[in-house]
Amino acid sequence: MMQLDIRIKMNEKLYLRNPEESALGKRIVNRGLTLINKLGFEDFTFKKLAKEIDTTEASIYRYFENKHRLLIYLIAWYWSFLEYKVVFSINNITDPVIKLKAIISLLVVEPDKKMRNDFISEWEAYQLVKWEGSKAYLTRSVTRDNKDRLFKPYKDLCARIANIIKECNPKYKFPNSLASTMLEMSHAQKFFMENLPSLTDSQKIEDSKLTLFLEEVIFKVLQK
Amino acid sequence: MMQLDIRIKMNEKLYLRNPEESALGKRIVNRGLTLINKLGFEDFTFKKLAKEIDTTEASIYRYFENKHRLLIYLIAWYWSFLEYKVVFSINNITDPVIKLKAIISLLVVEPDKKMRNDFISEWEAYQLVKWEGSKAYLTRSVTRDNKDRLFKPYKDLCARIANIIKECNPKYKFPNSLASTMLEMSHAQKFFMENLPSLTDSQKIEDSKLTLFLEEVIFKVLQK
DNA sequence: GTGAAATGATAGTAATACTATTATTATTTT
DNA sequence: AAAATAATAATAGTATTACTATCATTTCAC
Repeated sequence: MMQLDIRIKMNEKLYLRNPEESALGKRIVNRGLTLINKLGFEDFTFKKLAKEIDTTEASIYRYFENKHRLLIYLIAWYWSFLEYKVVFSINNITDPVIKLKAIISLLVVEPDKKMRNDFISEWEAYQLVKWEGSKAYLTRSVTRDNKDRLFKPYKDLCARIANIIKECNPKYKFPNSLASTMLEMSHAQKFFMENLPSLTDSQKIEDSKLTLFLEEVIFKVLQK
Repeated sequence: MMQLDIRIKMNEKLYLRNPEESALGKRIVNRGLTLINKLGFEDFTFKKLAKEIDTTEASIYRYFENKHRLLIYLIAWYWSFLEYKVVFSINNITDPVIKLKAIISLLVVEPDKKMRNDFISEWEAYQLVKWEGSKAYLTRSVTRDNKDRLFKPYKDLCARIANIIKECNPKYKFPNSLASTMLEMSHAQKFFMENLPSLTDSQKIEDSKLTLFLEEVIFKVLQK
């Protein structure tokens, strides 16, 4: 797949000051992602990040209200970016089955570690979603955050996949649930493979098996 | 289903002092569960719990190393308890399809709010798993915690379901992944229904739809 | 070159996540 | 019933977290 040079428009409620508009902001996002991945979200603090990028805690707080908002920002970026990739990769494909296969492949195959898109590393964002993705919404502030449309990128992607599912089988009753299952499971099963392998059927970490598993689930369910 | 009066044997690594063996220990677990559900895990602290049950922080720390261990304890209890319910409810059933349907129903239908089993409220444990379940393993200490067998109850249940899946279709290649998908999705979809409904296909919160969705996924996948 | 905006430096607060010490109760043993 | 033991309460203390506030300095836009 060719390199996409995409600028993703982020929801303004995600930040206090747009991090894309300054060198410091970009460093906060970029290195913040790296540091969350390194320490885990629980142990990550703005103070540690400040030290890492040689600035002050107070400066970071001018960009993001708190570390949870930074997390949502990064995860929203990932889902937006993935939607672009999806749109791009299914362009010109008419068969919805092939479209879904292309999407599954985008979900399962880890992005190239070296590739740097925009100011965020796609590979790092993928790791983040795998490890911390559900922490974005598993909080008491879901409803509020949802009203602020912070989860819009995820919901948009889900809706897009649901539409392709409907193309496959217009009579299928649960296209949205199947789409969210697909999104959730690709990351969860990957996490299990790598960390709790007895919950899966892959001794070795094999994307091919996960792909097969997901394809089977989706297409058997959609069989008429 | 008749009331089960079960005593669940908990892994000793989950606690420093067995909370079942004292009145204070039971209060920590019991009211801790309530308080986590009330505040959300992030805002829950041992200090707040101490105030709630009229004891001191230090006393709680004698039972649990930290709040994450208490979370794992509660979640492990839930999965162990659910396995008992599963074993009980599929007893005397020979048809694996009926067995799986029974399990799906146990996963989807919320337990009775009033019923108090042992010293832990089953309904509250169910809410906890729905909101905080994945936080038990989505940490940098997964591998360590897994070595200490803290996730054994979850893995045991998954393995048991996988075996029934194999009974249904001995040739199916991914029984464990399908089982963990079933466990994860029943709670995730419920959470979505209640908090991010556009990710699902239920406007109203309907267990019947979720049941149908899950049954369809499982049985279509297992069709020969 | 001036003014505005962004950043840095520094400080401070309340809460969190613990650990330690000693005193006081309960419980068990003899 | 007294002594020994164990559990809990009371209290204090530390380092870190999650912020907020103030003011000086640098950078940038016009």
